[in-house]
Amino acid sequence: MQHRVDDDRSRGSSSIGRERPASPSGSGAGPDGADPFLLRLRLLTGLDDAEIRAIEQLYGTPRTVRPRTELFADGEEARRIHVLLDGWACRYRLLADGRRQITAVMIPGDLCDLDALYLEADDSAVATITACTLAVIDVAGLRTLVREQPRIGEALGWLGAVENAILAERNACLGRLSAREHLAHLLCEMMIRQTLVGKATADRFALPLTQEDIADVLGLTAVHVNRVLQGLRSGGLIAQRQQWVTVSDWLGLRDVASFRPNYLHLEGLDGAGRGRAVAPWSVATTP
Amino acid sequence: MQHRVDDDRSRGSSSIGRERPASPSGSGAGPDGADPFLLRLRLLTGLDDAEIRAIEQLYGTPRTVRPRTELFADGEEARRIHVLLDGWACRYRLLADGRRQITAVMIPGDLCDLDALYLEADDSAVATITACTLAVIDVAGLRTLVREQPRIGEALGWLGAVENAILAERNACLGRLSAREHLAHLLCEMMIRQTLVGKATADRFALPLTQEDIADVLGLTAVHVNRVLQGLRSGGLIAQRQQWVTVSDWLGLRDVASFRPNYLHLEGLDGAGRGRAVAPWSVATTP
DNA sequence: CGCCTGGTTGACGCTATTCAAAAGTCGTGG
DNA sequence: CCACGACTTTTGAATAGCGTCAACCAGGCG
Repeated sequence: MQHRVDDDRSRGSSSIGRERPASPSGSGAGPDGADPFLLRLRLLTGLDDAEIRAIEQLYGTPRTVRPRTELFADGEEARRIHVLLDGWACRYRLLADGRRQITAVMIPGDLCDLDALYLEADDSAVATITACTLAVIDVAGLRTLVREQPRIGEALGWLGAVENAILAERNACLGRLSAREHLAHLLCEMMIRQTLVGKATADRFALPLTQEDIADVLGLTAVHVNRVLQGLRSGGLIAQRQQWVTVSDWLGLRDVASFRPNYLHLEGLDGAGRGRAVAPWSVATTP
Repeated sequence: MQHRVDDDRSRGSSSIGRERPASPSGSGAGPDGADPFLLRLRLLTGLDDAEIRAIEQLYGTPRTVRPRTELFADGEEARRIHVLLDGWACRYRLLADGRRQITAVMIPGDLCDLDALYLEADDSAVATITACTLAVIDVAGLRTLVREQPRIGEALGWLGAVENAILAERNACLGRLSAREHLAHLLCEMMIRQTLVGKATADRFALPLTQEDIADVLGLTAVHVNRVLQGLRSGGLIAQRQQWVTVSDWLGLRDVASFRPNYLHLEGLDGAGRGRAVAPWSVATTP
């Protein structure tokens, strides 16, 4: 029961998995050389540099994890919080009979398990999709920091509230959208989120999810995801090559999903952001 | 554009709606005479009496709202947080074409809009189902309280994390359960939550949701909910009379849903609770 | 007494699932 | 370099679950 660093139990030992090349327009960890989580905190919450640094000082030695590996499978590691610095991961629930529902897709800058700050028992699992590098924060340390600096607690509360809004949105999608609508919605969301961390160009982003992963996000089967993807492709809305998705018709895709990015709560950005171009989703609505 | 106190815009003005009698085993606001929200905080978070009282002192004059009424339809009232003291309400998202997804069913002791503490924009609406009485808390006041007493902030973070877990669970249900499984799951959850606030007997609780409401929780149509309900009834799992649901076969219902109450995060209770009998869901698992 | 909301029923159609198998893709080992 | 093995994607046909439409019933309230 030692702590392990890098093993791979979810697939055969030969599944190193295909990696995709580094980000299209970034050089690794994120813009400005800062890590994407702290950058996001600074852009979207009111935290100042000193507060950001205080959080950074809680970082333990980063951990790199192979693709398709479950994080903290042994419940004991719940005493840590993981910041996803690079790669893709997902949070999911597994039913007794093997059915899986992915409840969150995580990309650089996301917290994997904020709930560990407040809850004892962990009711969902987290696994990597690609190779990932994670910063590890000790829960006890973060708790005392929050106690000393309530503004940091507020920022974490904000993060939690946004996670909440995203979950509620996906709830609505799962319950009320058709497969086509829902898939388009997912693609819109990933396009925006990838852009925000500097990992997308104006119309392309990497999507390392398999069709089975997508199915587990959308509550469908992989077979049906395949067919619906073909529908979007043949409609000229997207194109795919390997793991890259090209959004050929953003407005069309957005309309299929009736996508509105409110629930992502990006209202700290307003086109200013960093030096990047104004996001495509901020263009005027269709007539 | 004055603030109104009690109007009813979502239905015709003649829809006072049928009220159900007071709680089966309680005398109104909740046990101990305390309100169910503060009681829940005391039982499940580590807050002491002084901290609970500090929260209570933020309560403004309570508001009573008629059934089927939208709360704070005008976005400006987001500067307040609402504690549901009595009655049923729900949080939902409305799509452009009228489709509705209920993302949370709220009963006494629940917060209607914790997210208002952290977020500016509100992306979901809240409406009453029955007549409700709400305590109103000013956001600014709560923010300063949280800043002065970080333990209160932590308790609110805990509440948010539990909401999160509940949303994730419903995500999994929406995505991966059949209609029958999901409906059984909902009934299990409501049975437990009603019991916790002293509004259920050993095997019965009031369910003022219409079949259309249930459909909007489960992501189904009212017609199909009707048929699935009949399936549960004819299988001897439940019985219904008016708004009362009798769970005739708890273990059976639990097994249909594969229900496990982890996600409700009741791990502060352990049968001790108040003077109430040990909950039925804590009995041994089936062989 | 008649209306209105909510519950019930039936026939039919569509969406997504299931099962099965073929056709890439990529990494690995000979 | 080529061939093998494990995934992943793609395709087809048959099926099941749930939605749609429409009508009818039941109870509470004015």
